[in-house]
This record gives sequence, C-alpha cells and structure tokens, in this order.
Amino acid sequence: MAEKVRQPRQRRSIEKKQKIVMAGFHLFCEKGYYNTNTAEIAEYAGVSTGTVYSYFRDKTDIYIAAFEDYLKEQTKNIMAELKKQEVFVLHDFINSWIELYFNVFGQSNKALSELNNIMSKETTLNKHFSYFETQFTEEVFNFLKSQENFRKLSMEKTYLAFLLVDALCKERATRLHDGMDYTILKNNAVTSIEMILQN
Amino acid sequence: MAEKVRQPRQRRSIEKKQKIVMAGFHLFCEKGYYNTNTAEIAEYAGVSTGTVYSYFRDKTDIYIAAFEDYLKEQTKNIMAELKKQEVFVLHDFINSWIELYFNVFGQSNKALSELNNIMSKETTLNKHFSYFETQFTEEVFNFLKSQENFRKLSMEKTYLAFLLVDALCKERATRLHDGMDYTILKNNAVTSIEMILQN
Amino acid sequence: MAEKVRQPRQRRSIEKKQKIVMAGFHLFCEKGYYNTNTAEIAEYAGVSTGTVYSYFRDKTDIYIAAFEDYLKEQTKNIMAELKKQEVFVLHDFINSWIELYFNVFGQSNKALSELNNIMSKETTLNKHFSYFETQFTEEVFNFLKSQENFRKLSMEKTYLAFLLVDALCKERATRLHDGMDYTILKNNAVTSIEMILQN
Amino acid sequence: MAEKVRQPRQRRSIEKKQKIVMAGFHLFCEKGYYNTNTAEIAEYAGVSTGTVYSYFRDKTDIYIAAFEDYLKEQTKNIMAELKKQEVFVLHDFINSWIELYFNVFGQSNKALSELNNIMSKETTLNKHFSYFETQFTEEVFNFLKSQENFRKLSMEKTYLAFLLVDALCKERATRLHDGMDYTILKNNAVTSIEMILQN
DNA sequence: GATGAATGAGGATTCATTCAT
DNA sequence: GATGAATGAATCCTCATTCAT
Repeated sequence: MAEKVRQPRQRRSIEKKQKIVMAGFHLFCEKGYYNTNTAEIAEYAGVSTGTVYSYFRDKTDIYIAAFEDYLKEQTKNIMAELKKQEVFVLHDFINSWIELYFNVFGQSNKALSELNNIMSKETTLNKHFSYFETQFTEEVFNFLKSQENFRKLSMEKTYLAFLLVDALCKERATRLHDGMDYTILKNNAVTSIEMILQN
Repeated sequence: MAEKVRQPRQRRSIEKKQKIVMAGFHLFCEKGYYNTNTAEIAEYAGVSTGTVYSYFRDKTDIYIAAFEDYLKEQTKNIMAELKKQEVFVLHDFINSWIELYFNVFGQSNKALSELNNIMSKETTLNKHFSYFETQFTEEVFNFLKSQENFRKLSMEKTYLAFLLVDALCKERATRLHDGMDYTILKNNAVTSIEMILQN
Repeated sequence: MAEKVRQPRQRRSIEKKQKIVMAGFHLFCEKGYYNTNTAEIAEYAGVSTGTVYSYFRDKTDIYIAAFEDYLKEQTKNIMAELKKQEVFVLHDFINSWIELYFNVFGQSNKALSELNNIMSKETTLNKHFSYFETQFTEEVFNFLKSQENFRKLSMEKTYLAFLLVDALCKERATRLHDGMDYTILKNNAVTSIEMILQN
Repeated sequence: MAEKVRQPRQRRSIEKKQKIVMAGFHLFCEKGYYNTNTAEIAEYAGVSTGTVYSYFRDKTDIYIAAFEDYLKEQTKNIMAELKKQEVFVLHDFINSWIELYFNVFGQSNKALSELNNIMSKETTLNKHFSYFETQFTEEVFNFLKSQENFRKLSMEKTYLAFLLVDALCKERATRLHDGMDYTILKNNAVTSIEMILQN
C-alpha cells in the first residue's frame, strides 16, 4: 500500500511540517494532549486542518513527532552546553546539569508524563521514548568516564543521578510540597549525586 | 443550594459507592482517564450510569475519589508494614520500603501521573495530592528520627530518598531502558539512599 | 385494567395531593415545565418522588392538575370580588377587573402560555383549558347583562374585552416595550373596553 | 478569543445556514423547543449534527435565529403589503392587517409564545424580541400618522390595536372557545380597532 | 498541494419513572 | 401507603478525520 503521509523534501514543506510540530509541542505542553484539538494546532501553525493530515497520520503522530524532535534537539543542546566548561569540576557539572535540564524540561514535564500514559500500551513507542533517557544517560556516562576519577562509575549509577535530576526539576516546576525548602533540597541532591557518582 | 450528590450512610450505599470507586481506579489505571468512559465504569461496578451520577458529581469526581481513597489507604498500609520489623536495620528498611511501595504503586503509577496532568490547572487539587507525598515522607522521617543515628536527617533528605524509591518503582514498572540492569540499579539505589539518610 | 393512580379519600391524602399540586404550580410558574423536575416538586411538597407517582400518572398530569385547580379557584375568586361592588360603575368595574386579573395571573402568565404549548397536540386537553376562558368570559357577560344598558352586549364583545385585559396584564407583567407608557396604555385600554362593551 | 461559530460568506454556506434555520423554525413551530432535538433539525435540514454546530453555538442559538430572521422578514413583508393599497380606507386597512398577520403568524404563534418562556430569564434577549413588536407597532403608527384624520393617534393606542389583532389571530389559529363565533368576533374587533384608532 | 466544510460516532450527563424494602 | 435508590433511554455537543473543490 502506498504511503499516505507525505515525506516533505522541499524546503517549504519541511518548514510547514516544522511549524505544525512546534504548534503541537507548544499546545500539548500548555494544555495537554486531550485538551488540544487538531483545529487549534492547525490554527496555531497557520495551516489548515487538511494540511496537518497530509503531514501526519493522526493526532498521536503529531504528538510523537513533537516530542521526538524536541527530545533529540534538546538533549543535543544540553550536552553541548555541559561540555563547554573548560575545567571539569563535578560539583559545577551537576549544578549546570540541573540548571540546563530544568530550563529545557521544566515546562514540558507534564506533557512528557502524559506522553507516557498515551503510549503506555504501545511497547514499541514506549521504548522509543525511554530510549532518549538511556541515550542521555549514556552521553553523561561517557563524558564522565572521559574525565579522571570515575573508574567505578556505571550506567546504573549515572541513571540514578539522572533520576534525581529529573525528579528535582519536576519538583521545582510543578509541586509545592509544603515544608520542603527547594534550596536545601537541591543542595542535598547535589551532594547525593556527587556521592553516587564518585563511590 | 441543596447537595445533589448523595452522601451514602447505609451499608449498602457505602458498598456501592466503594464499588464505583474501585471500578474507576481499576479502569483509570489500566486505560487512563480519557480512555475510560462512564458507561464502562458503571458496567464494571455493576451499576447503571445513573447510579454513578448519584454518588459523584462528574467523571473527574470519581477520579479524585479513586485516588484519594487509594492513596490514604495504601500509605497507611505501607507504614504499618514498615513499622512491623522488630529490629531496625536501615538496609532492610529501605529494601522493604521499595518492595512495599512497588507492590502498591507499581500498577497505578501511570494513572497517578495522569492525575497530575488532569489536575495541573487546579492548584488546590494539586496541593491536595502532593500532600500525600509530603505526608508519606513525613511519616518515614518521623519514624527514622525515632531510631538512633539519624541526628542530621532532614525532611529534604528523606524526600530525596522518597524520590529515588518512587523513580525506581516507576522504572521497574514501566520503562525498559536498554542496557540498564534493574538489580544493579536497585542495589545502587539502596546504597545511595543509605548514604543520603545517614550523612 | 385497574386504575393505578390513587383517588385520595382520606383527609391526609387529600392534603398531600394538594401540597404536590401547589408545589408544581409554584415551580412551573417560576421555572417553566421543562426546567422543573419531579424531584424538585417532591422536595418542595415535602414528599418522596414515589409518592408523587402514586397521586399522578406522570409529570404532565401534575401540570394539568396544577392549572386546572388554579384556574377554577382563581376565576371564582375574581368574580366574587368583582360582584362585591355595591353600585355598578363600568369604569370602576373594568379597573377592578384589570387589577384582580393581574394579581392572579401576572405571575403565572408564562406558565399558562407554556401550558398551551405542551397541550397543543391534545385537542381535548386544549379545549379543557380554553374552557376556562370561555367560562370566565361568560360569567362577566352574564354579570354585565344583569346590569342596565348592556342590551347589545354579546359574548364576542365581552371576549374582546377579556382579550384586552389579558394582553394588558401580560404586558404589565413581562414585556418592556420601549417607548410604551403603561399608565397611558391602561387608560386607553379602559376607554376602549368601555366603548366595546357599551356600543 | 476567536469566534468558533462559522460566519458563512459563500452562497453555499448561506443557503445551508438558511436551511437549518428553516428546519428549526418548522420543527419548533410544530413540536415546540423541548420536543425537538438537534438530530431532527439536522436531518430535516439535510445536514449532519456536526454541521448544525458549526453554524450555531447551541440549540437555543438556532431558536433565536429562527425567530429573529423570521420576524424581521415577515414584518417587512406585512408592511410592504399594507402600504400597497392605493386609496387608504381604515376599515380595509384593518382587515388586511388581520389577514396578513394571520397568514404569517398563525402557524408560529405557539412557538413564539414558547420563545418568550425560554427567554423569560434573559432580560436582554427578551427586549430583543419584544423589540419586534414595538417596531411593528411603530411602523403602523407612522404609516397611519401619514394619513389624514389621525391627529390624536398615539403609540399606545396603536399598540392596543396591535394587541387585538395579535390576540384575534391567536384565537383563530389555536383556540376553540365554544360559543364564540369567529366572524362576529372579527367584525367586533375591526369595529373596536376603528374606534380605538380614530378617537 | 492546500483548504476548510462536512461528517457522525462517541461520550458525559439528566431525569421521568419504577419497585424492592 | 411511603420511600428514595436505581434505572437507562434520551440528548446535547465535540472533534478526529475525510474529501470535494
């Protein structure tokens, strides 16, 4: 059977697809998947609903594309920034990591967790997205390995660090746990991550 | 204005309301809020759709009730179990914590995160649910404080431990990060939590 | 087939039925037939919904009873009041008529016109209700005939007078026709009715 | 916020909207607002339910449009016809008025009175519709003023004439008051209106 | 290629009526 | 006789998707 969804090859087409993806990303983050309709996405992207369906099979497809592209790009950006630091100091590295991660995922965290819900049945898709986390963890792992004094570092330990950074950013972005001081929490988290990565 | 939603006082009514809550919980966990309709909930609970609406204002109301009840009860259960251990050994405590937490929240994790999405606009409700986490953390905190050698323990450190346990269980329940060995991950997590709680 | 609807013979029963009728009348007038539900009627009458259905076949039945009883009683009251005047003066008679009619029907006018809509298909019921108007007109007709100087009066003329009174009260109760002075309108109406009845 | 309801600009769209309005008008007149559902309107108009909702916000919106359009157009038609008479004779004018008014409003009278019920809470809308009556009265008033011998004519008197015409047509269309001869009624009405307008 | 009007299945919610207690 | 919980048909409205222009 022929592929119904167009593969844009021309510049104009690619730009149009990109606009739709960005509109989707923006609206999904702001209002969630189920509270965003295709008409809104089309309008926000400045195209017709019909056009949306010539680039994407269905609504879910936009969702996937939105976060796939986003994740790829943002991961790249974060790593690039992290590697910029001239002299490696673990403490600073972790702080930068947290800061960069928050800037990128702070706003889209809800949408990302919703993504998990939507995709929960589709193991394939699930892997597809968890892949980003593995990838990111792996990049951090490789980078740290290239530094001195991380002989005993494992993927699992790096992943624990990743989990703490992730949870910390979620906390910062969304939850107000009464009686929890974010600054103290962060400082404790940094110390903990240091311990985890170095032991 | 009079309260339209029935407040069940008789045993039969309470059981019926309970049935609806459980049906909602089961289906919301399995298929998510938006993929579960009221007819299904009613059918699963063995009542009519009309009956559902005599106990709950609307679909969201069922959702809230499902998780509110569930969270209250399960938190109680976990703490009761954790306190059973005759001699306190941190390592064992953490392991039990993880195990119990997973048994309880492993299956409902997706639904709980969806809950956050649905409620994200409603700051009041949000607090209401994040309250459970604070509460749970506080109970663990108080329990540990009552043991020896936890002089320097703070709520924030306890919360970091909670975050790791929570993330670990999410990982175990839902994600398959390639190249990540869960056993190693867990062992590292336990060690990390030990360090966090004791330093 | 046996009659399902109970015919109340005992005082308690009759009072209960009366309460329901009055509750219905009150609510139908205030909110209209379709915006009033049986639960509200039952609550307002201080009985259970089940009880409502042991006195009335269905909701429409309450509606009919409410207005049938009401019309009968009110017509009687108005005529009784109108006949009280010691010396007959047409001008005063018309003014009293308008005043009494307004006091009685001002509040229920909307509900009465809705009644017409609901009953529109049922010619029998329709006659049943239009009968009240004929009845009322006839009573006024007979009363005026019993006075001097109304030799040429006909039912039709009396009915025109009735129509003007009715329309005038509707105007007073519900409509705000901009630029229409009610006092002038009323004075003109009284003069017109005088002309109609005397010529 | 963007307007969700489509404003039809093209001929096809306008025709479609018109079809829906007419379907609504027809059904509302025949069965009343609450006994007509959106599916029926859509079917009668030969469109889908979705289409109905792309032209109208909700069911009430159709109702308003149906009668608003209808009233505007019909009022215009009646006045146009009334002004056609070459030589002005009051008696003939009144007879034409009654005849034209009946032809137009005879069938929709029930629906129009229901409209009043539905709108009764919304003072704004109410004014909107009573406006038509004021408007119509005013047009008749201005027309008569432009003729000779109506020096003392006032809006209020014209409105009384309007009320009689309106009530007469209602009577003719819907009610069967036993013992009331419509021809006599009409003749009396015409005479009465003549008296009202000329004195 | 693009458009956006049209579709219609699907879903939340209401409420007249029944019937077991 | 009375109750009021339970029923489930009925209805309004939304929105992902299609397709004629």
